[in-house]
Amino acid sequence: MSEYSKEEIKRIENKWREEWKKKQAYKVSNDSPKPKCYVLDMFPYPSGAGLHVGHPLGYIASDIYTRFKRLQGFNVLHPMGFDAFGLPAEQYALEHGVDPRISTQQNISNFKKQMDNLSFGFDWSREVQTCDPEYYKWTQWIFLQIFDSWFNRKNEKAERISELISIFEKEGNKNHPYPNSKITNTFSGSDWKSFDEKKKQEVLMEYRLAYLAFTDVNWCEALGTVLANDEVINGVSYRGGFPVVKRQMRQWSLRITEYADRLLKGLEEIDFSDSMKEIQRNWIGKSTGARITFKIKDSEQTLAVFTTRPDTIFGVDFMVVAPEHELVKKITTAKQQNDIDQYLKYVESRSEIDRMAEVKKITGAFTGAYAINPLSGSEIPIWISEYVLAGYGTGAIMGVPCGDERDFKFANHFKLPITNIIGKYYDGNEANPTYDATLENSGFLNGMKMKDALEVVVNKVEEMGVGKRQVNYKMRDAGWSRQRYWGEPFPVIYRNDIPYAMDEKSLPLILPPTTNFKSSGSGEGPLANLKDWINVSDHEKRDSNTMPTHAGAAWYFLRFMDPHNDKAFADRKALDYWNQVDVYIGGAEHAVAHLLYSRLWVKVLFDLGYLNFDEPFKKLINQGMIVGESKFVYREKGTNRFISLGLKDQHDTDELHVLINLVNNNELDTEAFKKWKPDFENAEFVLEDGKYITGTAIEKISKSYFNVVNPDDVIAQYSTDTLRMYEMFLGPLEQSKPWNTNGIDGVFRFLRKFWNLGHDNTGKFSVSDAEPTKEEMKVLHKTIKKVTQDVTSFSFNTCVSEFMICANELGALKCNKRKVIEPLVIALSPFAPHICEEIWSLLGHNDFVLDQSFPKYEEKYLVESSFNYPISINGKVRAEMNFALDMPKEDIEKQVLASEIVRKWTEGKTPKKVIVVQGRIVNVVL
RNA sequence: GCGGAUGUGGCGUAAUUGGCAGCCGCGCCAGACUUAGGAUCUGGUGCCGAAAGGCGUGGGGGUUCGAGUCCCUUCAUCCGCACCA
Repeated sequence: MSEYSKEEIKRIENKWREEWKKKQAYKVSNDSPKPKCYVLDMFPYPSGAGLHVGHPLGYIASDIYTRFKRLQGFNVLHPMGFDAFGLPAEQYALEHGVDPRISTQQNISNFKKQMDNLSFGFDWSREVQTCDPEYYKWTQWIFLQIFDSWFNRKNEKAERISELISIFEKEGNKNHPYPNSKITNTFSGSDWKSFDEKKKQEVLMEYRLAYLAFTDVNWCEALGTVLANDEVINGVSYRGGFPVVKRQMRQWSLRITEYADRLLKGLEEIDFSDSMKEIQRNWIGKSTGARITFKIKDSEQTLAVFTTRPDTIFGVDFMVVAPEHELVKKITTAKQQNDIDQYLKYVESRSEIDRMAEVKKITGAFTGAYAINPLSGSEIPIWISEYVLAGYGTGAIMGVPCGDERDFKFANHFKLPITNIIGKYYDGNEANPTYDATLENSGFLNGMKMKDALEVVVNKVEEMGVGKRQVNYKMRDAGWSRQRYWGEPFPVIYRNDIPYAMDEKSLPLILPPTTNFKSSGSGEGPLANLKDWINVSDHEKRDSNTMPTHAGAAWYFLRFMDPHNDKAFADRKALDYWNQVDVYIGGAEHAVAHLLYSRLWVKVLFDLGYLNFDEPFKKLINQGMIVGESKFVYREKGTNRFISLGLKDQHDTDELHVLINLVNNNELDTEAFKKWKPDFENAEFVLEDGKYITGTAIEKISKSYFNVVNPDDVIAQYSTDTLRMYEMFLGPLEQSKPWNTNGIDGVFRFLRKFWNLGHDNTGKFSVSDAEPTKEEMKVLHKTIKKVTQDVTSFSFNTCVSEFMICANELGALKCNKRKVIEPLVIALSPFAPHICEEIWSLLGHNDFVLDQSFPKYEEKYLVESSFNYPISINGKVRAEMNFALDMPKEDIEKQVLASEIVRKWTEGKTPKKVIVVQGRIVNVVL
C-alpha cells in the first residue's frame, strides 16, 4: 500500500539518491562511441551564506537538459566545481582569524550537501576547486604560456616569444612595431644584438601577452587592493562600496586589446543572446577613424588627435587635451599659466565619484597655444578640459561644435566662435552629427557629401604624412595583479628586477600557508609579509601579488575534461573529444569579465596549438535572477508599537524588514514575531480586522533583507521533484522573477496525479498490459512531441504545463496502460527523477530510468482525418465547417461557396475572394 | 544621452510564429465527500450585458481578407554602458 504522501516521498527520494550514488550513475567516460554533449553551469563561488532558492534555477535547467540529452543517446559531460579563490573568503578569514582554506572547505561541503539535496546529476569525480594546488598548478602554467607569447599582428595570432626574438635578431622591429602606439622607436637586428639582457627583456616585455608595467589602476584604500574596471561601479568598489582612486603601480596585465578584433569576430559565430553580444561589443568599443597630427604654432611640439569624423576637419574651432596630457606643461603660455594651474588644481581635487556625478558640468581652461589645421592652415586655440579622457585615443580631440554635442556645449560655454560646415543641417541651437550634409566652408571639400569626404580626408592626410587610419578600442588591457593573499601566486622569479618564468617542473608555486596576510597598505601584496618566501635568495625575489579570481575561472571548463591529469592541463585526446561547451548556463552578470577572459585564454591556447577550437562556449543561456519578496512591519517612532500596513499612514513609523518565514499571506504571525528577536519581546500591535498586515517589496534575495528562502526548507515541505518542477514552471528561464510559493501546490498536485495514473484507488500499484486506445496514444505522442521541442529550446515552463495537460487528459481517460505510462515516465524523468525512478522500478525494471532512451513521437498518432474549421466572413467567424484534412483547396472553396451560411451573407452573389491558408482557415471576403 | 529587452485576466504565464487571444497553474465561485478542514474530487471563472450581443493583448496610427505577432509613432518599466571624440 503506497500513497504519494510526504513520508513516502522522503523515503523514495532518499532511496534513489543513494542508489544513484552507490552505482555511480552520473559518472561519465571520456571514451565512448556515443556523440558527445558538454553542458556546463557557471561554477559557484562558495559563499558562507549557502544556497538560496535563486541559485538552483540554472542548475535545475542544465540538469534537466543533461538528463534529456543522455536519454537521447549522448555521452553528456555535466561537471561541477568551485571558484574558490577570492576576496570574500579572505576578508572572512581576516575578520574571524581563520585560515581561508578551512572556511572555504566548510562552505564547499555545505554547498555540496545542498546541491545533493536537489539530485543534480553532476559527475563529482571530476570536481575541481580553483584553490587546489593540483588545479592552480595549471592556471600558473597557462599564465606562463601567455607570458611566453606575443601577438603577431601580421598573422593575427599569438606566437612564442622565441619566434619574436629570432625576428628581432634578423630584422629588428621594423615589421612589428610596439603594440603600445605611444612607443614609436624602432631598432634594427644589429641594434637588438647590441642590447644587454636587461634592455632585451624590457623590449620583450612590451610585446608579451602577459606583461608587467606601470599602469593606472583603480586603487581601493579600504580594501588595500587594486580592482579591475569591472569591479568598480560608479567610482566605488563593487564589494563594500568603498571609494576608488587612480594610482600608478607596477602590475601584471593581459594584452587583451590585441585580441579585440578576434573577440568581436568570434561573437558572430557563437549563440549568445543579442543583449549579451551587445554588452561585449560595447565593452570592446571598437571605433574606426583617423589619427591626425596638428603642428603647434611657434613650437616644435605636435598634437595628435583621434577622430571618427575626419570629414569635419574644416569645422575644427578648438582643440581640447586631457588635463593629464604631457603636452600641457610644454605649450602653456606664460600669460595662461595661472589659469591652467588653477584648473589643474581643481581637477586634482575632484574624486572619481565627483567626476562621474557631474558629467554634464562644463569646465576647462585655455593654454594660450594654437594648433595649425593641416588642411586649412587656420590657427586653432588649444584648451584643456576633463571631458577629454587621457586614457582614450591620444588623450586629445579636435572640437567640431557644429557636429558634436559636447563640443557644441563647450564652445557655447566659453563663447568660442562656431564654424558651420553643414549648412542647413546646423540650426545654431544644437549640434548635428549627420553624415548626410553637403560640406560648406570646407575648402577643397566644398560640395562633397560628408560620407564621401571621410575617405578623401583620410587619404589626403596620409599622403601629407600628418595622419593615418586608426582603430580605437574602449577596452583596456586587463589588470591581472591583486594585492591579495587568497589567489594564485605568480609563477615568476625576479632577477635584477626582471621577471623570469619559473621552470615548469617546479610548478605549482604553492601559496604559503600563513595567518599573516593583512594588507601592508603600501601597495605591495600581503605575501610581502612573508620575507622568507618572497626572498628566494639574495638576488632572487618572488611577486607579492596574486592573480584575480578570473584566472582560475578562465579555463576550468577545460580541466573538467581531464581533471586528474598531472602531465598536462588536460590530455589532448580529451580536449579534442569534448571540444566546445555545447550549452553554458549562468547569470548575465558575467557578461564582460569572465566571458571575455575565458574567450581570451581559449584563443591564446588555440593559437599556441593546444586546442582545436577558439571559442569556448557554443551557446550561452542566461538564467534570470530570482528576486525575493521582502516583508515589512511598521514601528511607531520611539515606541514598541507596530502598526498594520493599512493604518501606518496615521502614524509616524519606521519601516523594518521582517523575517519572511513569520509572514503568511501578508499576515504577520505576531507571537512568532515576539520570539524572533529580544527587542520585539514586548511588542504591541495595532491590527486591522484582527490581523497584522505586512508591507511587501521585491528586492534582491539577501540575508540582510531577511527574505532568504532556503531550498532545503522547500524540499522538506514539498519534495525535490516538486521544487525542481516548480522553479521551471515559474516562467521563462531567461526572465527575472520574484520567488513566491503561490503556485507550488499545483505542481505537487500534478506529481500526485501522475503517481496515481499507475495506482488504483486503494493505492496499490496497478498497470494494465492492454493495448492503449487511439485517444490515449494521441495524448502520449502529443506530449512527447511537445516535450521534445520544449526541452530542446529551453522552454521548460511550457514543458511543465504540457505534462500537466497530459496528466489531466490521461486521468480523465482513466488510462493506466503500461504502453502509455512507460514512455511518459522516461519523458518526465529529467524533471522529476525520483518519482520516475520509483515508478520505473514498480513497473518491474531493474535498470535506471535515466539509462533508457527518450521516446520518439510518431506523427501518425497525431494527425486527424478531418477538422472543424471556423469560417470567417469579412473577418468575423460566422460558422464552422468540417473538411477532410487532405481535401484540395479548390474543393474547400467550392464547398464554402455552396454553404447556406455563406449564401445568406452574400445574398446569393459570388464573394470576391475565398481564402484558404495552410489548408485550414477559411475567410470569405464579400 | 546611447544600446538591449519587456508590456496580454485579480496573479505567474501561453498562443503550431500572421489564422477562433487567454493553454497550464495560482486565486476566486459553486457543488460533492466530510470528523466540517489551509485535505481530496467535480464544474465554472477576461471585461460589460438579464440575454442577444458588444469590447478586449500599455496608448495612437498603418499594412492585411485577417495583427498580441509586421511597420511607424508615443508612453511606461527593467537591464547594460555612460563625457570613448
